[in-house]
Amino acid sequence: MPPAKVPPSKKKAAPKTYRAHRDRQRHRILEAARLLFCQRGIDRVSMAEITAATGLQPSTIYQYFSNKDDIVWAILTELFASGAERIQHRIDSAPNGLARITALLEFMAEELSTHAENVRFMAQFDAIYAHDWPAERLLTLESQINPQGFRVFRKWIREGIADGSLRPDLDPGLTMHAVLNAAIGAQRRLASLGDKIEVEYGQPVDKLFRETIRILLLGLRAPQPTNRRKAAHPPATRPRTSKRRTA
Amino acid sequence: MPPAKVPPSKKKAAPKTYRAHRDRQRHRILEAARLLFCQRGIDRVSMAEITAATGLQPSTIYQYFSNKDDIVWAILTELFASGAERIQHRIDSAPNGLARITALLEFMAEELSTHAENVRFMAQFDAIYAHDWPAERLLTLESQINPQGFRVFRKWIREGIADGSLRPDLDPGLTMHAVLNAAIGAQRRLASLGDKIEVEYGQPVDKLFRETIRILLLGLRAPQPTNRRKAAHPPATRPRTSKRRTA
DNA sequence: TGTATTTTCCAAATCATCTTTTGAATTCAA
DNA sequence: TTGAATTCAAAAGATGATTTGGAAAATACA
Repeated sequence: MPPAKVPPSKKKAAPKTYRAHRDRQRHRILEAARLLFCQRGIDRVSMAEITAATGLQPSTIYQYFSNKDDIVWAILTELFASGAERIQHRIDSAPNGLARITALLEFMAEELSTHAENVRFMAQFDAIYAHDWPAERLLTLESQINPQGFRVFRKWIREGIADGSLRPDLDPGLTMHAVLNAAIGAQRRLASLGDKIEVEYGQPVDKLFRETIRILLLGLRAPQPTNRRKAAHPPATRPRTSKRRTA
Repeated sequence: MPPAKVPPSKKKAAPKTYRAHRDRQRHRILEAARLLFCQRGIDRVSMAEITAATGLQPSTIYQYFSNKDDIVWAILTELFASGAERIQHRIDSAPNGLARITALLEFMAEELSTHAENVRFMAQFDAIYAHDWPAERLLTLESQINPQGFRVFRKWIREGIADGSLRPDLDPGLTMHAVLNAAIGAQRRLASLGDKIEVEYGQPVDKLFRETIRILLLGLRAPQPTNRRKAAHPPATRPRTSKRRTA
């Protein structure tokens, strides 16, 4: 494919101010980079390729980002921000602890179905970058989802135990993070392997992930009295994740 | 650090045959590469670095491997082979389906504790390579663990359902792979993030993973009659994974 | 409107690094 | 000693990241 340079006249229609134009350019670069990163892998993409994909010159890119890590960081920040935004109201509107956990996991399932490439980007980040970057930088990202980081989730577990929907023998902090890490790990692995999964496991990706959620929640849920409805608050404890068999 | 060349006289003691020497060299190269890959990330390591680490010249390495992918593949093959060897007898000696599953997960926990770097290598492979490599190549690897691939695991679930240790409503193929993928994903994520986990989650890595196993198995296990011992075969159904609180 | 100033952009070059090859020298077995 | 296998030093050729200096465009201001 020829380099497909943008003819110099066909810029953007109306750059009212320098500032607005700069924001648009920055966004354009990030979009091109994100696409390439998701397609070919973060470490496989060179500055020259990003350059070519945007139609800009290398030197121009350096006016916006000082190196590739900067770009990776910016993309990650945007992904977290947009994710946080989309999930926030769901969690807020969930009635209790178990429902909030369920809502979070369900959101992850949808992300996997609808934005698998972004999830794959995250997987690459975890595997390649996370180990080397300072912990504070990572915490900065998480604080976008919630100012207190993941610590809130512990509260959900406590709530769930209190209202009888979760097993009483759970250690709130430990359990929540174990479950979260398992869900995230499963989600990102599925995204990374992509359609190889169907060859390897013989199951469609999203079906597998929803089953994972189901098992995890089964493990969390308080044991129900065998076939006798004795519990006082059952309606909220039934998560609506088990679309298995229909999808 | 200076290149640390090996003085040409101090070769290996007794290169009896060309063949033996060649095997030793090959192994030496793989060891050096594996170390570098685990430390700095597969895509961050150059041939030149492997060269320097082995004390050989670039041209010599090319007599053994035709490119970096070849080295990656060889390391992966060795890791799978050694893993398969170490786990095989455990699985074989497990009395029933649930025990076999437990043994497998327990093995993964130990790998995470004792060979975290290797797990991290696998994580990188999943995130970077697996997506691009042909599926048959990946299946070749798995067949080292078991000639039938992961399909055997389905049988374990069936066994577990039959002997009453697992929930009767599980879909054997779906469930098993969902659980496996979750465990592998969790394990590799923990290995990738390493000590960042303690900052992020406030829990030591192996404790988190063992809790993950516990939750997953709780989700699989058949619901016990509430507080009344009615089940005929409970001893095998109690996994010995919950060392939490002691470690 | 027209000119000065600021900002953005490009073409090309620089400097670093990496992969792979070449041909000669060395080591080993017989 | 001979021939095969192995290694090395050096270089070729490619690709990479980043910088430089000036041209072009957008804005500000008279």
